[in-house]
Amino acid sequence: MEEALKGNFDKPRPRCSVCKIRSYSFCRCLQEDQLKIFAEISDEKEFKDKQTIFLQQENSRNLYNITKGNIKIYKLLNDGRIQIIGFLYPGDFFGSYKKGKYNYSAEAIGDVRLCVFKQETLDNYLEKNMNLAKELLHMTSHELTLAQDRIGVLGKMNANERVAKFILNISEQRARIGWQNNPVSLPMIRQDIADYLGLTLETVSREITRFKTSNLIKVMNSKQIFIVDKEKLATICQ
Amino acid sequence: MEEALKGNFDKPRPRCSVCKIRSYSFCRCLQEDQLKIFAEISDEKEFKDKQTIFLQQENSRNLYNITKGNIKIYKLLNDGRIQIIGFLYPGDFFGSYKKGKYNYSAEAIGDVRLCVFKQETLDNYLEKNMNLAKELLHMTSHELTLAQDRIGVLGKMNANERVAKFILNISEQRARIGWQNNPVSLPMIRQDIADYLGLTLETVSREITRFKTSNLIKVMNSKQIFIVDKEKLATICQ
DNA sequence: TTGATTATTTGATATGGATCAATTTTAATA
DNA sequence: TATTAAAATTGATCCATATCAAATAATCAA
Repeated sequence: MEEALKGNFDKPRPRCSVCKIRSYSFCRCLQEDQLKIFAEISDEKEFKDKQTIFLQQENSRNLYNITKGNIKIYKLLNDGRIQIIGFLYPGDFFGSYKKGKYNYSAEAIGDVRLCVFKQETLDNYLEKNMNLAKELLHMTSHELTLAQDRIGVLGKMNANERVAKFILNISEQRARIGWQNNPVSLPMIRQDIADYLGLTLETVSREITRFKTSNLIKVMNSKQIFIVDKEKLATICQ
Repeated sequence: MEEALKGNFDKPRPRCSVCKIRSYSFCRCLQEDQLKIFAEISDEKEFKDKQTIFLQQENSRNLYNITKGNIKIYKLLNDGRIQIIGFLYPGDFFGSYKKGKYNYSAEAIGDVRLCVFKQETLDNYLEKNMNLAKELLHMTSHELTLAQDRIGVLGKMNANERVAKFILNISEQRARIGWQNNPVSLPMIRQDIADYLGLTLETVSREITRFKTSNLIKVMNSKQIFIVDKEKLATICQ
């Protein structure tokens, strides 16, 4: 209705045309005239804090693109141990573009808005648009390098280095999408950070305290970290 | 020359047409007539045990496809710590299809034969062949799920589980490409297994001994493991 | 074949981070 | 605003795996 008030009576712009995060997303390669179609082959859906988007054992049907908020993707071992594979932010995509089972579960952290693509629909569109196929390939490849970086962190780094790396990474991510990156806001709780870094929440808390007492960071509140000495933090984790 | 003896005087079949591992590789989607071109846009290259294929800090120019032997890709921290990201086998590809730096170093384990693709050449060919682009996308996506599985292993599993998982994984991989998978041959040394699993070589050795004494495996020799009780081994790692 | 090098196993000890437990802080709800 | 629940911090202790060290086994080169 705001659109109408601005005078756009006859032609409301398609959702994708007014999307704020498109330039960070795989759909950034689309031309203005393609956006209309793209808006039609996808649905927008909202989720609330802690709501499950899908579970690992479900048949994979959709690919999702985050337009607002944060989500976590995680794996559960059968004895209840949890490993958070990644925290995802606006512009990131997740789910699967091939039939089968999802490789992880996905859950909202805070309020979230997602674009939902049905696999077949997206696949058909991909067939007609090499640019989009390539963009997806490049972004998937980028995801792979991030996952490989995480293998390095989990395989060889100690608690101190892991937490330092985490704080820097999340700050970098914020900068990349043009958000305030210092102080950096941590949308997730300590337990989630621990499950992400392969540590316990106690260890994460202790390491943050260590950084605080050695004046590398300031803890404004538990979810708001001000980076005082980025250089030193960076040398800790190489 | 064997070709000639068989009577193919005028038309030696292109390298790709006689490739033994094509059905496990991303080029499996190519038609017979496309293989000739594909053989022309790639080079075959050989490497010897412990030879470096490329280093992490180098400018990335090539994508590689393994046609024979094993390679390891690894990351080095600046204090000399090493993390092996993956062991790759015939049919696997590695390197990069975009300009920048490689994300890891790559080294031959034993004698290796590789197909080398220059980025621009492959990219140009991709442009004309949607099938290949999609196949690359799907295989990259598969690599990503494997990397995410490894994040789960390194983040949450103990030494016992990691080694069990390793033995099973390598056995599965052998089965997939139609090789003998029991006893399974381990081309890499204990130190490499340790650097792959985020453990020390002593711990790896001890866990293998534990599996041996509890009759889950038989160690024919240090590089040849016979799996006695696959079921039990599987229950250990979930 | 033999000595030298490299890889593997096994043992003894140390330690980083887990676990268990209590307290404090923050957020949610009546 | 008070009450309860959830999250985070801090402390004490324990244990799985690292580290250090030595012995054995396998591989390589002369």
